[in-house]
Amino acid sequence: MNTIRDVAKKAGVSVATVSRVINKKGKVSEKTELAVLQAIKELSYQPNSIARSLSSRKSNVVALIVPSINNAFFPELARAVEDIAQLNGYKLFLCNTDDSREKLVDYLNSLGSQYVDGLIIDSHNIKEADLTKLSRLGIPVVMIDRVIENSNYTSITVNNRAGGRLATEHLLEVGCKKIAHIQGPKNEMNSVQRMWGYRDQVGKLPWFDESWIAHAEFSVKSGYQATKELLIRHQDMDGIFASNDLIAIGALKAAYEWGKKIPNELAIVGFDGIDMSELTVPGITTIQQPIYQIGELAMHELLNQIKNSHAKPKKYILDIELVLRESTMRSQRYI
Amino acid sequence: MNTIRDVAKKAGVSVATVSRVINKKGKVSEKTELAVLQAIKELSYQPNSIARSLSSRKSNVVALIVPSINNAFFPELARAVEDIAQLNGYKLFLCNTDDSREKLVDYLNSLGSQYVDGLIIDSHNIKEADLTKLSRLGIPVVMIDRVIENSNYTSITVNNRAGGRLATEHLLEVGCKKIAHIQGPKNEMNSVQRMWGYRDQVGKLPWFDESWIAHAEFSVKSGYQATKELLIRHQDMDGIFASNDLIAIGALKAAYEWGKKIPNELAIVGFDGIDMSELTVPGITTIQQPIYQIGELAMHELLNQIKNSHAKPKKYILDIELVLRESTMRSQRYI
DNA sequence: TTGAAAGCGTTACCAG
DNA sequence: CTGGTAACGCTTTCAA
Repeated sequence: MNTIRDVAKKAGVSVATVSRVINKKGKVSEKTELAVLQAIKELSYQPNSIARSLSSRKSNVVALIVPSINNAFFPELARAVEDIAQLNGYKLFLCNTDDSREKLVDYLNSLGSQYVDGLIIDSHNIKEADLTKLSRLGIPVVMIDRVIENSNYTSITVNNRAGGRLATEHLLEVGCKKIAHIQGPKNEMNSVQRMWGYRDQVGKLPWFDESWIAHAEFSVKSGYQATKELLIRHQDMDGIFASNDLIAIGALKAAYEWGKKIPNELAIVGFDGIDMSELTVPGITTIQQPIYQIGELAMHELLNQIKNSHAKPKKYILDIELVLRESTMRSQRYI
Repeated sequence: MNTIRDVAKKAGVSVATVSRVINKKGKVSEKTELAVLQAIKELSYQPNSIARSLSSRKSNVVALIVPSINNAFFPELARAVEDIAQLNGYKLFLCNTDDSREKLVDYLNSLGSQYVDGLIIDSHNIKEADLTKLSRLGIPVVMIDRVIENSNYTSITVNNRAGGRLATEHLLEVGCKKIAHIQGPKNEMNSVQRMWGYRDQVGKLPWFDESWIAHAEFSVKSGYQATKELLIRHQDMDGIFASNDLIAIGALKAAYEWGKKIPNELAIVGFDGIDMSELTVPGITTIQQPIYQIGELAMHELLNQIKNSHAKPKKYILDIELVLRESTMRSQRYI
């Protein structure tokens, strides 16, 4: 591999000049610039990014930390972040923590010792102290989706509780009388908020008690199991608000096996609006998050902080909306 | 941030000694080792990986290049690679090329200038010349899933043609008379091979002609559209072999909207065996690839090459198998 | 406009 | 066993 020295020699200039040409910094006469460019081409020289990082303390790499890569929500998000990163000349380091605090810390440490230029973090395992540490290292951070409340960092999320209310309200409107909820992980703010949204709507109704709330992971399989439990427990259940779309997909399957007709005997609403929610049979009514927009905004905010280290932290709470599909489209008489 | 020098000073030794302790290389007396360890702890010192890479020309990072992150096959694969990487003290750099040659080249270049210790590549855009270049840089490579034939590098794949045959044969066995195929991208070896497997079974039958082969991307939406076309074109179609599971999921939706009963009026077989194939309604019969095993093996082979640069390249062709689910489980009288 | 040289934080060789 | 020091390949002052 050729180094900057080889280029300098070939072009008959100093390494400093070559560096200037490469980085378009400082004054270089047109003539020498051409000579350098020529030498670079002839040697098919590629600057060594490691050396560059070491000396400049920046890497043009940002990292996105997600809790899972098997949940379609995150790939869709990653896509957005990657698009914007690439447009701005940044590479993306995609880190999958598997919802484990240990893996998260591992990544944080190793990213901290690598001059990543910024971090977008989606994890409920993150702690204030982690952020402080990153901040001391001078690494800007944007938190998305699962954010620490009241912390002084830029964050982007949606109003999960309002979403939960909206979902449940919709089920009531299409005529459901007994609505269950399948809650996501209990230790995650998002699913807790969605659950509260559900409670806001049905918590006071005479039939409601805790047995109408089942628990699941954010996965199809887990949603399937939780639905089976609910079906056994409540023969008269005619609506389910699932904490996310994956759970809703599992609910679809369980209901089908049980012989419940959707939506007339059982209506289902999901949350997130991943691509798949539109493509199941039947399509799933869901609370749509602006997934792409979240990723886009996150990356823009991060770039902003990278360029201007004194940028003020901002809190974004983006709007969600109900997307109507077959899983709740009951025939006229029900409405 | 503290450096190795700070540690050396605090422990009252030279940086060389600290380095020895950190890397467990060379002889260090127990006493000094303890002192160094102590200093490291007190300063909560973290070696700078960039500096380390620059000086040692290795990074303990391997990269996995995938064509897409929205197709569940790849996250499932990535999971396996990551597991093994982590067990061996390697970090994983996940690169998404979006099936674009340009992005691939981009990644290859930037990885080439970063001392990644190895590469697992899943891309039909890769060329022999790219591999030669990497090899000159001393970066070991393992190709998976979409491999260059006759090239002298380690590769792992499955027998796609045999899979195509198996799928189609199964449809014939459950009584299908007119079987269509939805082929994946024409420029990809995998989908072409699967298509040939289909042809091996039905190519000679009297009813067959090219109109029984539709074309699609490897996505649910695209599979949905292709199925709609087929339904219009062939009223008497009673079986579909889809080039992958995503396409099959789309076919399910299209058939449902069209009013075709699955499996009795239309039986469907997919390919890959992603988790989702089990969880749709109905479950999808599919040709199961050993996804986890592919990723596991790829990472092991890579580690092998990293450790022993003269390891001989190996060609693996792993077995696939038919997994029977509801989408082809016709009632007895049909069989 | 250009070049020399001092870092950046490690590793690893060579002496002692 | 331990320390001094020259790399690793680049960026960035400081002088000229």
